[in-house]
Amino acid sequence: MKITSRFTVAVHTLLVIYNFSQTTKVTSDFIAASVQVNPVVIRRTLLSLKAAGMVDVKAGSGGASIVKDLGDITLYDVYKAVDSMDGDMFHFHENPNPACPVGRNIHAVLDAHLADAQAAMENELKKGTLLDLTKDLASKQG
Amino acid sequence: MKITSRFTVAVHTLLVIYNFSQTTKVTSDFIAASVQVNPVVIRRTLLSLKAAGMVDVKAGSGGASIVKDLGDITLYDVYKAVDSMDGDMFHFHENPNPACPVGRNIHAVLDAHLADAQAAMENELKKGTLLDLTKDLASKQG
DNA sequence: TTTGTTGTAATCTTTTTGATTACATCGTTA
DNA sequence: TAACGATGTAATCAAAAAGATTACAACAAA
Repeated sequence: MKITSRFTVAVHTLLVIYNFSQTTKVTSDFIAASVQVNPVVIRRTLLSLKAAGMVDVKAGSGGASIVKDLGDITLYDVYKAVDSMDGDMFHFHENPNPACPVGRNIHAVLDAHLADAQAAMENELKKGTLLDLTKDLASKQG
Repeated sequence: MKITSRFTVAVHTLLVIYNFSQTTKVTSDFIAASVQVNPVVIRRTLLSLKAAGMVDVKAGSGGASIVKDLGDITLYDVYKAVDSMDGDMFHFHENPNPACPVGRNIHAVLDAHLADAQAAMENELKKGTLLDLTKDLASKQG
């Protein structure tokens, strides 16, 4: 009943690239060492972030860089980029009985509420940008 | 990355009890037939709902009934009653590297945002009561 | 005491996530 | 152009979680 760690891994990945790409070649191994997951997990994350137009990854020579203004990337954008999921956060039981008046209408009465709840969560994620996070990070480091 | 179907099953269960307990003995088998899941799943759901003070279940003779005003039960209450989860909706990667300035602070900069997002979702669920759902249901049936 | 039901444990299957291995391919550079 | 260090990507594995299912003791009422 959880949202994948892919999301927090992706945010972590972006922050590592931002923090080190000026001074170091930021490879999947380098990022993996900070996040402490398998490098292949990072490569897959980078593929998603690249597809979303947030980073550039150099095949062959290696190294990732950020290609979109961090002020234009919200947490929601990252979330959507890496956490595909079919769109619905709530998992509905599959086969309510259509022969029962409750089973027949349970979707009709619940779906809107579930969608609203999910939208509320997503809207909250839209409020914070990656740029905000880098500022927070800088202040913690300072 | 999903929220368990336990939640929708529980809402469905409460609505079935509400709709039929006047005219029928509502057993776990009866509810299971409407939700179309295994009766044991319903019994576990009923145990959670009973623990939350929403229903009464008669051991032995059988049958469930609602013991709390449906206007005082929000979707959030049901959600909390049946979806234990340790409290956090987001799954954070376990071991960010403390030797890295990003890994060391990633929790500090992200946790508040994740908590806010979860709270936004939960607050939305607090807006609708089970009584509202029964009214919606009645209008669909009518 | 028989019957129908709940409470609850145990097991199994499926699904999902992430770890891991493997390797072809690509860019750079020596 | 050969060697080297990376990435892209597939395939496999293992662990975790959710439900389904089986089983049965306890219980309440007829």
